[in-house]
Amino acid sequence: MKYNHKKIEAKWQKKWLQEGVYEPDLKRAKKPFYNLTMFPYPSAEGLHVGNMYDMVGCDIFGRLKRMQRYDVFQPIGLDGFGIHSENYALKIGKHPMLLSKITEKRFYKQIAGIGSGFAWKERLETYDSEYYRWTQWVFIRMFKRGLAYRKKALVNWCPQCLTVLADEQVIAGECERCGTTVVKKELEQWFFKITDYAERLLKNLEKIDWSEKVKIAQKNWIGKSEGALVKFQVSGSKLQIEVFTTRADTVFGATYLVLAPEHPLVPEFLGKERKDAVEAYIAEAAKRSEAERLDAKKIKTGVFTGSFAVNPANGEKIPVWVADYVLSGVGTGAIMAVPAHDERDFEFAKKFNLPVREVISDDGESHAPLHSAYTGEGKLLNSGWANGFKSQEARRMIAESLKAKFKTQFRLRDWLISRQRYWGPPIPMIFCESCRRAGRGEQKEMPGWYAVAEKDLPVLLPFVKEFRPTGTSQSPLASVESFYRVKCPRCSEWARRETDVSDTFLDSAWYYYRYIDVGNKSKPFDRLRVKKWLPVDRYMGGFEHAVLHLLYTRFITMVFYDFGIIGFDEPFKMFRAHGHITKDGAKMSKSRGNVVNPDEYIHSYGADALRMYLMFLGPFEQGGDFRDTGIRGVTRFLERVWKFVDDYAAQGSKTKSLNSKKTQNPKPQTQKILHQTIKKVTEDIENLQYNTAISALMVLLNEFEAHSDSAGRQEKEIFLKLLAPFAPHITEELWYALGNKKSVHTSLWPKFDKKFLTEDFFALIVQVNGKVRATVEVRAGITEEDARAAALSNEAVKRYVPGVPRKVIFVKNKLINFVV
RNA sequence: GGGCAUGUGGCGGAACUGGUUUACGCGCACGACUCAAAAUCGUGUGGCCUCACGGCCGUGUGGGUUCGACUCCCACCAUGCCCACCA
Repeated sequence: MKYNHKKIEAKWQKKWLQEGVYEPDLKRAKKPFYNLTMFPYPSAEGLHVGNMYDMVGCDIFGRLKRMQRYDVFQPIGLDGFGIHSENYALKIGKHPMLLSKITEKRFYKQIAGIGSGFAWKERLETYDSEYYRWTQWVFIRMFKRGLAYRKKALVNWCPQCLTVLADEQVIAGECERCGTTVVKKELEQWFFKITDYAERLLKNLEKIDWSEKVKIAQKNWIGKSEGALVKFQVSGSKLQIEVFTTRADTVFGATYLVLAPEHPLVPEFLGKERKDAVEAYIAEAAKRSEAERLDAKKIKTGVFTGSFAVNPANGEKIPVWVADYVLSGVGTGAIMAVPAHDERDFEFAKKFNLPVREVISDDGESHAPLHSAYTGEGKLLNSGWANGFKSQEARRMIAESLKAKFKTQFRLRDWLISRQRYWGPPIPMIFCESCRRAGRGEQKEMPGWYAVAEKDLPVLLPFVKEFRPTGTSQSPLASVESFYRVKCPRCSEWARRETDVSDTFLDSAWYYYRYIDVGNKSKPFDRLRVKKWLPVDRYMGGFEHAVLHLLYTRFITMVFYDFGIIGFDEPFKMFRAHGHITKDGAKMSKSRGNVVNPDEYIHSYGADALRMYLMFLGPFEQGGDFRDTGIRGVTRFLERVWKFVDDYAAQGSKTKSLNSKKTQNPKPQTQKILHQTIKKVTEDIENLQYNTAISALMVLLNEFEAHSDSAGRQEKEIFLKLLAPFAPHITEELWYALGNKKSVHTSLWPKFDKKFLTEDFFALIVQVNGKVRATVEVRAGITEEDARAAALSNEAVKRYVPGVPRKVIFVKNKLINFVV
């Protein structure tokens, strides 16, 4: 028979599903192992080869664990709510609700086609009301805990798409979808108080086993900095300007103050003679796009307010400026400018001819005039009583002398959760104007606001024909009266339902809890099941989610822990980021036209071949570049595997000798390679080094073919088991051909036997001055003296070692090095 | 500007804890099979010198540590990714 991937792949995929080979008993499993990969968002034309890379990599690991007798739970679903899917719907002009039914079918069909061992019964889609009902439940609980609140904020606005955008959808100041420059708009929004958890999110990083680079990225994103709040008195006024600084040691060098154009105190300076100039500047700054303002290379602009403040360290009068290089959202929105020791301040001072006073240098001596800012540590000068102190010490001393408050600042901002879009879970809140006027509300700080009763969930997303973003800073739901017109739960007056939907990252922040209990109608998840299955044993996914998704999942888990509904505060025991598949060295994207569609390759080479090819490309954590030529190599390999086992099985069925488990006396060399391979493949899968595991299997097959008489049924079975995680279909077919009655994927993973790995003889490396000059076959465990004699009896070695060597280095069972 | 990676044959990559650089695969060359080609199988394949035996050089560049460095340290160059006026 010939290897026909089309026939066998479809056959086994169907059979696995029927027999529930990959369905653990979620209630009664004895050795639970939760093996998770990030669920895809079905936004594009279909499954991407990158999704496939991810799913196969996760699957190989899961299959090893299953064969090691763990109850592996490996679920799959679709992150189908949110702006990505909605944008795709907008692009092709279909309604997202109808489109989701189509993409769902297509995605699941494609995912099934790659032959991964997913637990299909537990799949979920975030746009299913049975799922988002509990997403809304999460929101309500957050609100009741005071972790969800409203405030006015500057948000990203795309003037072309007429919609707000999430931060992550703004790429270098431009709209991800249309490339238009994004502007800022002030809107009242819902936020989650993730900043309350900043310290904990940072601290817990120490105890979790995650890819190091993800931990570093999160640490930088959280961005803890410690500094002091220093107050500056405005001359001739009661006003005080508070600034945050990490370098209180430089206060003596502060020669001016700068307020952000949006700083709340700015209007206070408008009564002065410089009113027009300041107003003009602010108006201009507001017009400037985010991208322009954030461009670090841009020449700095600013305007003098006409007012002065007093430097509290030396009593000097210093001018107060307004400039947009100071950001309203950072620190207090105002800075003390120390041009001598801050690059931005230096540049600004040069441009506007402001004084530069050096207060720190490496040796405490002046190096004025400075040609650039000195931002390092050193000794103080020009600083009155603090002269001569080390900058690190002076930081604390000066702050204390100014009675400044010490403050820990985080770069992390609260999570903006509302979206003025259609395709998401409606935020389950109701606003009552008459309650607001009466000062009533569920939370003191938010009069008029009530959470929808939990029994009334889900708040269903209605089918709305006009789902397009409106451009009015409101969701399309805001024009659907039947949706928003509700009675106030408190006073029964007419009230208005919140018409924004929540961010898609909230959907994906808790989905791994729902997988284990998808059918539960009364709770988001069952406590006992959570106890059994969570935290997730191994999570995998792309590095692009290092700070967003992966930070939100940690936040939500901490919140659940504080709610008392789970007993742990980190969601994933282990996380590993995998690399990316590029095409011709570039990221795959539709605009580049280099997207690889897995379907074509599955069609012509088979899922097994594509799986193996992707994994053979390079180390899983590094990714690789997709080249069509490489796939021939693994296809050849699979054809040889087929021939190797199928010929034997066919022969056996003729002679009826197949059922004898006897081996055919494998050669010691073959036996050794077999056991080395068992060891290597096991370890390599554990460490995600799939490429070298595959190469080890190739070496083993080469050995078998070179000594065809030495591989009997038992050796063939071990080989199939080792290959099974990588190529699940062909191994299953051949496994049954050998007469087995149960799936290879639930068979027991082989163990290696140490006794086959040790050798009687080995090739001793002989070096002279560190250069290899010969290898000598000697007995294992040879002593230095014997090794020396053996080495020196070699002609080549003799030539290089004429007399008595100066020194001899001997590494047992490895090498001997003569220094002459 | 900051952070994190990476740099080994014609190409993807391998190399344990500092100990035979280039496993495995692709490609290429030659050979077998064939009327021929494809497929398949076999052999070879880092560079330079040499008829050959053999020798020298070789893991981005320059230095250092070491009996010995792809591996450790310092400086530099190049590429990729992420973050970016965070006070």
